[in-house]
Amino acid sequence: MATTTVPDIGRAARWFHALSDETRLEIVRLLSHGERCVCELQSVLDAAQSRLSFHLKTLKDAGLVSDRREGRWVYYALNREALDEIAEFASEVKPGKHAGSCARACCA
Amino acid sequence: MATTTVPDIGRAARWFHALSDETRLEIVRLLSHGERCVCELQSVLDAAQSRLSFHLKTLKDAGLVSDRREGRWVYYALNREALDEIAEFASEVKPGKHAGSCARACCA
DNA sequence: TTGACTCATCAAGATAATTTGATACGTTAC
DNA sequence: GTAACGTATCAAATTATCTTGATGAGTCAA
Repeated sequence: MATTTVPDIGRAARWFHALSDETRLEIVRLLSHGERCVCELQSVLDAAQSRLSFHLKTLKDAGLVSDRREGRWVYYALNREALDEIAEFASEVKPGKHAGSCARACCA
Repeated sequence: MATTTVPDIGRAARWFHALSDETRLEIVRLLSHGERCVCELQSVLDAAQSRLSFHLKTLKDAGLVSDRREGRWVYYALNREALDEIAEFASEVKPGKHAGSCARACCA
């Protein structure tokens, strides 16, 4: 069962930071079609290998992707749970959810 | 009608960047209870005024919040549409959505 | 074992984001 | 008017992030 309140702020900040870069969003978009090896991402994105590796590590550290080695290739895949939690965060935080229950407290 | 494909990458990156900071996430969390004036955010977050103003501007520039002046106070509120689109992005990109349709293309 | 291949890591430089303190602007009360 | 208040903006210093090129580590084939 997923957490139903707003998740740990630090964790959420790390997710969003991981998604705050266009290259990483492109990676995420590619991975949404299924797992991919680094070499394929590299050729599709036309990015230097070390640069790609840096971004993949960022995504991995944030828990958004996982990797799996197969021979000399490493395959990356999206983490469904993280994406779920992100979607949940967005709808959890949406105005209206708590509306009315908490009036403003100052500047009267 | 919301876009149903992955939205403009640059726009999404700006959203996520706006959400990638803990202070801004706290602001968002507070705003999820309803609109708030700067002074209240300031007292709750115990943040320097210019710092808060900077973060509010970041959120506003990303389209996540809007502001409204009332006398000498300025009230900030969350933008429902943006939050919707973010949630949509997260579920749109989730693995499984396209799974099967696109096999990997290299490293066979 | 050697060499080629895939990927990760490191160090250095370039760029961008954040914090702070000072100042400016609009509004209201006197 | 003037003063006080709430907020935004600016410049400077600090800190974090990104890119690049070089090197290292694991895997495979000959």
